[in-house]
Amino acid sequence: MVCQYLSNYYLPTRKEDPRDAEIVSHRLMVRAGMIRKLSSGVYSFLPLASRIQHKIDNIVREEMDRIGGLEVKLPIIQPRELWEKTGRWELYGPEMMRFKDRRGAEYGLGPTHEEVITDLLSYEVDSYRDCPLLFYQIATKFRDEVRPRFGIMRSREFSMKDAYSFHADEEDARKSYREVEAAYCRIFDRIGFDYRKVEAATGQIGGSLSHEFMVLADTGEDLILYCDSCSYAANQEKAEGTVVMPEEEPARELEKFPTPGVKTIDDLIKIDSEALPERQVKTLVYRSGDRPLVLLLPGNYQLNEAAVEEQAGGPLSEYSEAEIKQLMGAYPGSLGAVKQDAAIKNLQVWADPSLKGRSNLYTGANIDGYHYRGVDVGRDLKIDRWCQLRVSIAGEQCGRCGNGKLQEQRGIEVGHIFYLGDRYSRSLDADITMDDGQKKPMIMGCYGIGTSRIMAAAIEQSHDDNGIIWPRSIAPFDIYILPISWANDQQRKQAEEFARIFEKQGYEVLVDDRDVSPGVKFNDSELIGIPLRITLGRALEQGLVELTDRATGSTREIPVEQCLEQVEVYLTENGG
RNA sequence: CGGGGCGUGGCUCAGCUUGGCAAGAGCGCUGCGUUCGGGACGCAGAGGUCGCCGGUUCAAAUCCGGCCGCCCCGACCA
Repeated sequence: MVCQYLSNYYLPTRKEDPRDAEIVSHRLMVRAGMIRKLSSGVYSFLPLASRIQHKIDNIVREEMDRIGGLEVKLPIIQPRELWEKTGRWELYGPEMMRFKDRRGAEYGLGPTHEEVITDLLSYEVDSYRDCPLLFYQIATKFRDEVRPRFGIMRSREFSMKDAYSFHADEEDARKSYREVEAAYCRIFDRIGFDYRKVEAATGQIGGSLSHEFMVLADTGEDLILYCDSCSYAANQEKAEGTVVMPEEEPARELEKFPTPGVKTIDDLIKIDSEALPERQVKTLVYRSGDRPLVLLLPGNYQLNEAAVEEQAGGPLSEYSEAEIKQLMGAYPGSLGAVKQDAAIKNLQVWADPSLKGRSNLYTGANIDGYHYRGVDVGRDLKIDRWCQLRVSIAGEQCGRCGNGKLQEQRGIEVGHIFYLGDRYSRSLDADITMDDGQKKPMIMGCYGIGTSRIMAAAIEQSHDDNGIIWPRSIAPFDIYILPISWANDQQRKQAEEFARIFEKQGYEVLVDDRDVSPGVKFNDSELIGIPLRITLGRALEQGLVELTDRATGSTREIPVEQCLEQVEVYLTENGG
């Protein structure tokens, strides 16, 4: 039960867009008096934003509790030694904020909590009988983002719900994964998002099975590819499609020819106009573990590093140009994997399936300033393994059903779930004793929701020229009571009366008792996006008030005595 | 990190090219009065080391050098 008078509140709304804000959610959050920037990617939440965040957190909490989640609170400060045990002190890189205490001991600010929770449970849980366990927290995280942007959407300090599950076997872990997945759907349904669950890459966290929850929005940073025929949908960095290649002409002879100064795909076209990008074999060399890996894909495609890392089972790193020269015999620009080249004989070569069976292609000769033409993939190239190396794009054939075409749509990642296996439990000795007396590491899953990002995503998805349109479920207040003149006795008394009644009915009410002109009140009520407005104006003398729906702008004049009833009808129809 | 842009009262900006009288506007803020159905009006006020440091000059918001901060575009992620 909440009844807030604006004269006792702090709502610093602004007429003008802030200079440094680009996307609509950022602009509106600043204008609506929700957030203020302290530093790049670091924001203060003012009272209005704080209320909304509580609403979001509570929905998340209820649904996590419903599937047996247990709320905990884990430390933000985490010692170096712990992260070294999983290898992530190195792997996580500069994204983790690091510092030393007065004794010189090193710490990181937690960007995520797999290490802490797994370490904790390694001491506490000894038996399979204790499993399964599902812990979660809603807490501040720190990631020194390469590029913070879009206000709270991608900030360095942010709020996230992270959850971790622990199991005696894989089957149980998968069951938990499905339960969390269902809980996430309930959460995003309740918030009222238009969202999509997609297959995802696992990145730094590791693991094999993973899905993301994407709020559909043109300003989203992620690209989703989905099939127009089956239910397949995936993040672009994970999506698998098939490229339909044109019929090849009969294969020509392999021929080496001089290409002085050619460094790029465009350069080669200038020398031979038939060397279109899709006819060139892009040859890349990366370090995978301690061995080189040669990667081949058509020149018109981007390398998908995440996919390669997943296949290789570890991160890729780049060689310097000098190292490449040593390995291949030529600098980047003239690299290739033609069988007869001595340099390639002892190297692992992986190729993208879109190259399979093709001929009359171009590739480097591993001699600076020379290329081959007439390359037949099967005949001429040394290929040890076929696997997808390219980033798939819209228009490819669906890799799942084979019938449909992949379509694209942008999304904002608000949730991500991972099946982890024993990646963390093994390195942190989180063993349990099984019923046969054997010890083995627990099987884990981890599950994140970007709770502060949800606020921004909701605005991206629901706003108009006048401001935010909150879905009822996360609106900071349900009803905005707007007396045209607080000095008018009748209006003031009626406003106070309404406030009492609605509060008693369990609604959250904001009363605009400020001594400002009506225009200011109307504009603010729309800017901050309260679902329902009750306006008390001159018609009150005839016993009439106005109900205005924020989403549609439609207004109805009704007698005072019907107001409670009408409000109930309206608010239950709209996600009550 | 590479590329681009910006930094002048609380906010949004003008002034800078071509150095010079006194650093401005709108909004916001304070006081008084008039208003009260869509960011009202009048009068009177407060508020700025022109991001920082150095240089050029008789003189720098303006020209030069360095640094810092912030935003946008690309390679990374809730």
